[in-house]
Amino acid sequence: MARYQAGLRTEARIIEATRGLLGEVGLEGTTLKAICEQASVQAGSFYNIFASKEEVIVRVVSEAIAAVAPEADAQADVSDLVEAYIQFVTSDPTLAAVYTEIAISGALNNGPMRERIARHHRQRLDIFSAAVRRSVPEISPNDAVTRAELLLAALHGLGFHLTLEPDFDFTGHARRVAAFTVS
Amino acid sequence: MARYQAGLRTEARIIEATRGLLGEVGLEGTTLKAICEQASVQAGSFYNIFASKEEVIVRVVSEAIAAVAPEADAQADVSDLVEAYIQFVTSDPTLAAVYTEIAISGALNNGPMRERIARHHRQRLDIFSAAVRRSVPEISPNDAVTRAELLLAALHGLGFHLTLEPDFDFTGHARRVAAFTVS
DNA sequence: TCGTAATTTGAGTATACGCTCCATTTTTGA
DNA sequence: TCAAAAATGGAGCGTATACTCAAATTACGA
Repeated sequence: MARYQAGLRTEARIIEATRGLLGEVGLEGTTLKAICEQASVQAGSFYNIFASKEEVIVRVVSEAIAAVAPEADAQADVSDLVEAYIQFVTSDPTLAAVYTEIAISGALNNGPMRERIARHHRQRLDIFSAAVRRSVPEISPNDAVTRAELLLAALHGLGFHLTLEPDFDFTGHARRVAAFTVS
Repeated sequence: MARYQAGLRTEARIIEATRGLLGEVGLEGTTLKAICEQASVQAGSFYNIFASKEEVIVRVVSEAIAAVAPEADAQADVSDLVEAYIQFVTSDPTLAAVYTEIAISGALNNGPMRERIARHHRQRLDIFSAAVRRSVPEISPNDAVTRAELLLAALHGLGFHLTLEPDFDFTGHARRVAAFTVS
């Protein structure tokens, strides 16, 4: 299955087109036809590379997820994590909304993204509670988890608000929430 | 257009069928065919009463929204509001998830639900910040709004977590968040 | 009881979607 | 240079969807 260069370039074009469409027109507008047109590719070529439309969407969303909380920085504090989240949400709000949309519809339909997103959520919870313990050393482990859960949930909810009202000051609220959490 | 009783009963059956389906199989599974089968009605009858499938869904979701925060109790405190929210989410988690799903996809597509949900969100924010002021009298109005925003966002995010993991202790976390908010 | 208007029926339409098939062309390495 | 492998084009398939329409039926007031 040694891939040719042409195929790899086509694959990259398709992924890029999909990412652009998800951020531009959301999940509903990201049809196979749109992807193929944007990538200047015919349906046959698409299915020579990907097994389904869902596969490329999962790829794109998974990459976006992975970019939120790089696992590397084991000594990040709460503010670092919140700033990374702010960066993720404000740099491409629609993609962030699509992430939630896929999570919910996937959860309702037991789609393949469900476990993936749930696992990612648990990982982030661990990272956040570790950061809370680092930022508030006197806190008990249990309370740290609770506060991390609150912080993560609030960030999600604020992102939801941003989706509803594009003018919403997500960054400001996220920072205030972070400050309140470690107070 | 004086309605007959038969038509009114059919309308009620359709609404009930739609509500049941939204709570059972989510937005995606709530097709026109499914609604009509569940309501024992043919497509023609449906369109004699509703202009579109979207119309009945908006009706159902709007009613569900309205039930969350009854506008009547002007002296509810934070705990009352949170308990009402808990009641809403735990009594029909799928419908609560569908609410978010519709809000997001509607927001992305500028659907008719967008402004409705955004307005509802602002109203709840007012109610919550008033309750915060009542529960924490010494707080400044600005801080009350911030804390209300945090609380609402956190409740939303916790609901999202519940969607991902059905075993998640939503009630417990919601109460802890409420307590922390008014601390 | 009767006529009209509301309601119901259910086959049928239009359309959009994801996806397949396979002949043709291009790439690659020996 | 050549043959195998990979990639491409693009017509077209099957299906599911929301929705329509004209004819038949039913409800209800006069």
